Amino acid sequence: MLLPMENVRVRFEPSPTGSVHIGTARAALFNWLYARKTGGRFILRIADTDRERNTQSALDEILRVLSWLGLDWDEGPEAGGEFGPYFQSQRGDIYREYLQKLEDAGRAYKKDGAIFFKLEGERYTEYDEYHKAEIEKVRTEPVVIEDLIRGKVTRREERDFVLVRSNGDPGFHFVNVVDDISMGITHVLRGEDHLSNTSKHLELYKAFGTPPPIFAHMPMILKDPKIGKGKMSKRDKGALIEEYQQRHFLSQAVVNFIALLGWSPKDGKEVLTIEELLERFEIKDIQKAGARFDDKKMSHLNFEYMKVLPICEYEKYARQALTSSNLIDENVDGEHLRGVLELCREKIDSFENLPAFSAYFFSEDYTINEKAFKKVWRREGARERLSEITPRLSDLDEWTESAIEYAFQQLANETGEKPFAWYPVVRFAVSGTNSGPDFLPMLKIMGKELVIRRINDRLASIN
RNA sequence: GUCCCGUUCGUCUAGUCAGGCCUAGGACACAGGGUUUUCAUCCCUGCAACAGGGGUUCGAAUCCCCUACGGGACGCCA
Repeated sequence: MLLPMENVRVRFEPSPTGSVHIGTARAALFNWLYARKTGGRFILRIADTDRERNTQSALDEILRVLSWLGLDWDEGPEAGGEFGPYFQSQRGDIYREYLQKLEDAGRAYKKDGAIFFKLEGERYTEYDEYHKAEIEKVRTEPVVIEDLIRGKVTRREERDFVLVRSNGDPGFHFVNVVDDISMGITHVLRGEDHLSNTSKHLELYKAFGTPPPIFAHMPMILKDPKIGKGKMSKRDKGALIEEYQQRHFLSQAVVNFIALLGWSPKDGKEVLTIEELLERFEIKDIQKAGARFDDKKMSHLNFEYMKVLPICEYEKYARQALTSSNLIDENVDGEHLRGVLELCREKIDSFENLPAFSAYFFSEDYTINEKAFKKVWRREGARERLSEITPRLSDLDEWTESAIEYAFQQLANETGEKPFAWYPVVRFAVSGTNSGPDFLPMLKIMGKELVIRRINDRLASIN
């Protein structure tokens, strides 16, 4: 446990310019975990200084995603707080005040209509291979970043950078530092892509004469090697949090999954509720190397949570998934639905594939599996086997598992075979596939009428 | 191109800070077997890694150096 007197204040600073990325969500989660763990404050600050690109829907999404993940904030939009406003677009007065300090100290100057920060050191010009131009540089003293994850990182900033853009809007580095100072931020936990920005930020802290917060730079989330190289981008499958909602993933599973991207608990436990994450989370245990995204791991974790989901919750998610695939509507027979779910439960690792797995229970519009067609139906004697069993099923007075089983058993006894010999062909006839839930319970749930009808249809088809 | 960060099974990682307990542990994936007389569950088994090279040391995955490779930054985006 950490010392309470530390008075931790951490912030999450998303910009409302697009969908919430998995890396963004992880930054939110790790900051939240650290705040909750230390009894500190978790602050939500909206980085909306780029007027051109901000959208209301992006802001709405950020708030929606945070609540979906269960990350509540102590200060910020909707929550308020004494360090507001929490929208950078509304903090103009504060930025002006801080800019004045830099101007007074002779550390700001105008150029091309923008205001630049002036580094200290000898100036010279040099041809820059990257910019393909002569560029003014400054021989500055190196700064040392004390990073909780990486140790000391030494870097030198060698070019003046923009404080205020020519359109009058303050720039990222400036507002970032000013806000962290004025909001009393103690720890900055962010992505490694900011590591090279940190030297700019440290120069600013020096210029303001304010001690910097403690930094910790998390590793990047990289693409699955099968998809490509480099860091995960919005376009990659699995990169957007909203996508998981749409695919009916459980939020606890998503939280668990992103927590394991670049971090792991000392005890090796992998399936962790948010409370268990809280008990174990330590910034020091965050990995240095980039973490590769693995869709399979995501599904596996989702499955773990599906297994322990209370049945009524399970039904809720299942209804959503099945409704959005137009397989059921609110008039569905609840008992039938629950019967089907009981069969599918513990068979599928995501509600996303529940519709495909169970379509034939609800609709005539289900796919015939090609492989099963060839393997089961095209096999010698398949049609005969189906014909043999059909009258025996039709004749059943009771449609129970044991009655159905008995029908198969009797036929098997007469021919000296196992009932197993008829299962696949019947399964194929009623479901169009050779895999699925437990066979007997499945027939029972489908009901005699449907089973017989599908079998007859199959028999009647010329294929 | 310059600067910064990194490198343990296919993937996530434990172990690295305090060198011997590591013939390198777990999980996902994959493969094989078993159970459930189907099956995408479940159980068992297997496969599989310290990037390479130099040092230091009685001893190195662990410390140092070099090389290679990967990642990031270099915006009047954040």
